[in-house]
Amino acid sequence: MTELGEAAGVLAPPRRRDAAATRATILEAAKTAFAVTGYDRTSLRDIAALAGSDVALIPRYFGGKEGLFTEALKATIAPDRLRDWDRSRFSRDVAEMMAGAADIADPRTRTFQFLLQAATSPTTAPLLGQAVQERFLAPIRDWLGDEAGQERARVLAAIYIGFLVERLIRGAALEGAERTAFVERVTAVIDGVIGAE
Amino acid sequence: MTELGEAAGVLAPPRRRDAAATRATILEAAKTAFAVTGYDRTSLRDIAALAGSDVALIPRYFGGKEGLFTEALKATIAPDRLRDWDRSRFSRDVAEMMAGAADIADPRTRTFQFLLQAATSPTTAPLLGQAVQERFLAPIRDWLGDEAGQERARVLAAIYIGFLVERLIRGAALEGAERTAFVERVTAVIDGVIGAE
DNA sequence: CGGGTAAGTCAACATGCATTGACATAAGGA
DNA sequence: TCCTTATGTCAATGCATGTTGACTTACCCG
Repeated sequence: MTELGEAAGVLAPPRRRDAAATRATILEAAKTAFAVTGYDRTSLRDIAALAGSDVALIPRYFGGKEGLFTEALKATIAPDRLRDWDRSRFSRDVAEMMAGAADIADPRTRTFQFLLQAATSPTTAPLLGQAVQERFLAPIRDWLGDEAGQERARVLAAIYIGFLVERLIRGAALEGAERTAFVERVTAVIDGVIGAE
Repeated sequence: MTELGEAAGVLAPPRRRDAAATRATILEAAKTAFAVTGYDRTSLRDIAALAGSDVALIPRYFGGKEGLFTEALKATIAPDRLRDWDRSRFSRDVAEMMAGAADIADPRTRTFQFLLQAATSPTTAPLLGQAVQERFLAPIRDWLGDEAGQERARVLAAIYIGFLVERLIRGAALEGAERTAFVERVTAVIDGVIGAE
């Protein structure tokens, strides 16, 4: 795997012979590798090299490649809390972000790619759906306010995802007049959903 | 591969020893298989079995697995013309569809899964982006009218994609009050973009 | 009708993969 | 310090895959 670079053991903490630490290191490496290369194109050897560990530890600690993947998926889905977004700025911030280019170095981009990969697999899609419900839709609904229905969070999430995908396949950032028009329209669409004025 | 069933040679036409026909059959099988299982999880033996052909023909006819994939991708992207959608009904039709369940038997669902798979791969994403521009954004822009900017088509496409993904990870159809509210809101959002009243 | 060529079949190969088990070694308490 | 156990290392195995080449056979033109 050239896409992850050849750096090995970057994530490894100084302590040696610590099972919990190496486990965590491997899991972190797996999250990155799976996000960039996807499940099948990522070999356990790649992950082990990135983590600076040995391949044989992975089947032992995670029960196999699939176990590692599902655990990485769960760990990825659980965010470090939704940011306290300013409601009046939220839509414009999102619109500006979507008008830019997808940065593969941004861990959020990798996370999203990871989740999108999971969405396309029939086996992981249900797991993802349940997790999205718990960790994503519920917080958004709370953020939107008690009067908001489940459907409102759903619509917002869908639109958000759609723009992320569009940015992904677009590749480059928007420029000039198209950018300003795009930002305006995206802002309007999101405001229409979250009910800001 | 169990997911595609064990039926072999279903797509095969009666004529034998016809290179063009077998090539087309293999390509059709590849489009299906790639959409359902993704690039890596689909083996050439699976495709050959589905097409009722021999594995060795694929490297010979398509130059390898990658060649087959890109050709299947191009063939998938090119639709048999956009339908002449009724502008006044478009948003509601889409909303109703999105509220339903994703049907894997529907070839459009498979096509979308295929494209989504392609979007997550760094190698195929640019190819997909260019194709989406030509075959998708341009027609939508024409449909929206000359006064509409490129960004309007882009936003519509993004929202459309987002709802498709949401439906995919949701799995089941929406029911009851949430469904009606969802349909209403989706209709409003789309109308806001396409400018219908 | 017969031969030449295209089309299909089959077996084999090289490769990369996940996984397993045996072995070495560091860590920490008695 | 020594012994036990957890932890890391290494080599080997079995399997599935893409690809190649040699072989067989159907088709078609003369």
